[in-house]
Amino acid sequence: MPDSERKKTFLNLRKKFIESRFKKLNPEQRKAVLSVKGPLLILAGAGSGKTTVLINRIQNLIEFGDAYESNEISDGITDADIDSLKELLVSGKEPSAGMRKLLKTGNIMPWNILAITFTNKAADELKKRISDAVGADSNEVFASTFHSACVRFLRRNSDAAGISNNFDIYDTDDSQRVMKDILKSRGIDSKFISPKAVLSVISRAKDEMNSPDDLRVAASSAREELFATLYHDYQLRLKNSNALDFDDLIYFTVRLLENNPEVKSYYNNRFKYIHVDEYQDTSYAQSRLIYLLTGKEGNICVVGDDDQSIYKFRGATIENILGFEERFPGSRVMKLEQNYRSTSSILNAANRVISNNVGRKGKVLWTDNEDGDLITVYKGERENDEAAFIASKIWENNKKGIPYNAHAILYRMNAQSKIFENYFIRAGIPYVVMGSLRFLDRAEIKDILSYMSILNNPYDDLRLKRVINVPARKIGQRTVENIENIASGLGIPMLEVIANASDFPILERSLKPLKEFYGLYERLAECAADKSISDLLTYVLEETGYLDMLKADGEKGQVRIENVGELMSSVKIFEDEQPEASLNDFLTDMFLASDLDNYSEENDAVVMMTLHNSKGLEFDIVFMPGMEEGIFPGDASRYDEKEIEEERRLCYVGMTRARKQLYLIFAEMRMLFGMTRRNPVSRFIEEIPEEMTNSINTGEKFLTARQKREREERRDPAILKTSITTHSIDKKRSTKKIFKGGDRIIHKVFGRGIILKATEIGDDILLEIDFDDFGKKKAMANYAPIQLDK
DNA sequence: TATCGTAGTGTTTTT
DNA sequence: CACTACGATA
Repeated sequence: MPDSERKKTFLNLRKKFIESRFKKLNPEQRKAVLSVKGPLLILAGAGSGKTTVLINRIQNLIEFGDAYESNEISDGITDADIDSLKELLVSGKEPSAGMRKLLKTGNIMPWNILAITFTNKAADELKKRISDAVGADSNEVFASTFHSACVRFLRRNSDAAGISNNFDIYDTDDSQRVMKDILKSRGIDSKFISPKAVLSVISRAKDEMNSPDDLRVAASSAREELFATLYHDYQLRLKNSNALDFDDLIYFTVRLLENNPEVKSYYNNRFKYIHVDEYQDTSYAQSRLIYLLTGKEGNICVVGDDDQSIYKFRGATIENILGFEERFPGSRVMKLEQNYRSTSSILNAANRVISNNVGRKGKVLWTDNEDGDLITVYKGERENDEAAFIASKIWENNKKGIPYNAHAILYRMNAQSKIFENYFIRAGIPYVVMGSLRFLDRAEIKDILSYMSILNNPYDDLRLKRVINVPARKIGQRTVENIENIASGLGIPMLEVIANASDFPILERSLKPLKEFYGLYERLAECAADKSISDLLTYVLEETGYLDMLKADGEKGQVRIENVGELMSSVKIFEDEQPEASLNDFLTDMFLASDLDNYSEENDAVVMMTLHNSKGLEFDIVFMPGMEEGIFPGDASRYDEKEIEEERRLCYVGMTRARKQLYLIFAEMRMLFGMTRRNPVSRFIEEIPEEMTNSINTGEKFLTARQKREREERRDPAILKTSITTHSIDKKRSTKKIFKGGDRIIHKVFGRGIILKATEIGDDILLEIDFDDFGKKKAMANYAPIQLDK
């Protein structure tokens, strides 16, 4: 056999062999796994095994490089090589080291592979499953969230990025405090501009890679100019505190790569193959980041599902999926449409709901799974019937041997969980509520971490202010303000002012406590310098008197002490896993952590969480309570088709979490925010053909709700959409909120505007408002934060 | 400087 | 309704 012939034979066998390695996958999945060269967009439906595809793709890259799509082959292939490869194909045995070399091309090493996810949980799962698939090499694969990846890039290139490498990370709560300070110092009444509103404008600006100056230039009103100024102030404060917020992590990294070609080319060389999960939820800045990281070869693979895009309100933009092919010329697009998760009843119902959305890429999920049970629709009288029904179902199931953790309750808002907790406690059903209050959001945890933060970063005035008088040490508000003024006057951190307190006459009266505080700081700093993180934590607790303060606080303090204990165990775990890590690393970890990360199916408890948090998870049995107009879809979205579509996608996400059984539940009447409301059944339930559902208790009323909505659509004002029967009608509310067309108003978030149209709906008024700065929007008079503009 | 009372507020938010 | 956050008071 001539050499060229031998090569050809070997190439063919090599392809076959690689294919055989992924024979467990379906043809579409396999194709996605084997297509490693160039840009690839995978449109992966819910439950289509996208994580499996990602893992197999990475495994393929590690074991075979780009061999499947390459004709590259070393010289001197022998007949023996061909024979042994043939044998491997038949026997399915592992290839020898020598053979493995012949099977791999492209010189791709594990550290050339980058995999980006949104949650730590997803990143951890990816790492774990890659390591199960390929073993030791896998540690070198860079699998991480957007934010942790950016932190690493920024710390490594802090000089080029123009920041200090031990920067703090500010979470939403920190940002709000900063903004509140800024508004106060500018004498702006937070009644008309709330810190939240400003921060959301800033956050959006960063998502779109706009600087304060960009915002100023684009401003077309005094209000927008003010926002630009506030943005500017905010960045200045963060800079002076040596801190970045979550959005900055992305924004600064993009700027780093844009402005420093040598840094960019370093990462381009390092990350030859890039993967991004949940691409439908990326912001412009994130997609820009991915674009910059992707080298000339364009080996970028993104996975997403436009039907599961539920974070538009946070800056995610579907343009990233729609414009992918344009941005990366020569892309391939693949679809994964076979669902392995749900029964066909569930999947069909979910398909019916999502098909009502107009703006879709168009995908039809199908499944080989059995039909399974019909979707159960249950109507309760009131919200407690929802809880009673779910509790009794779970109890029955558990008697039958179905574990508690097979059940999940997915709701629209965190406030809904309370009643289930009450019922479950009474029924003795174990449960966990995910994500309502982050561990980090607990005051005691934040306090302790603040102490540690100022040791790591003495410029952190915000966190210094947080703890300077906790526990109370006679340093009052006045004193703090004085220190602040001196500090900003001299352009030095507050801590430095405290260190030299005796130089400033105005601080005379608080000199003693300030000296003591600085002494405390020095002792802590010394401890931080040469002790482990866990020792430091113990020392902080004792030395600051924080623990004593908790001990003195009776029952409440006891709970807090337990939380602090939990913090201690995460420190221990952290030290165990990363013995080399610094205090800085630990704090980063903590501030990028979320409640969700700790969720494990291992303890047998019913899980409750918001629909948003359920993305990416699956459960045998899913309950979705609160399927009512006004709740889901929520009031704010009910009159805007775009927002309804987002709610519908959220509903689709929820429904497709279920493997075997799905319960859609609503109540005829419910207490919400202090008033009893009657809500019609959610349109999403109506979008499911009745023959697909098994209705309990819904009877005639169910139809009435449907008729109600139909009639209302004909704009019959006599029929109430949502009749509000308040206990005692809040007089302020009902008299204050009278608006008519032509009125000028002030909205807390959107500022000034004029009412175009006011339509009475029940006790409420639907307003169409043309805002001076934000254009046309719709709002409900009773709920929107609106006042007449004098 | 701490505490008490009331006015205000109330989606979703992976990081 | 249930929570917080702020301001008036002791």
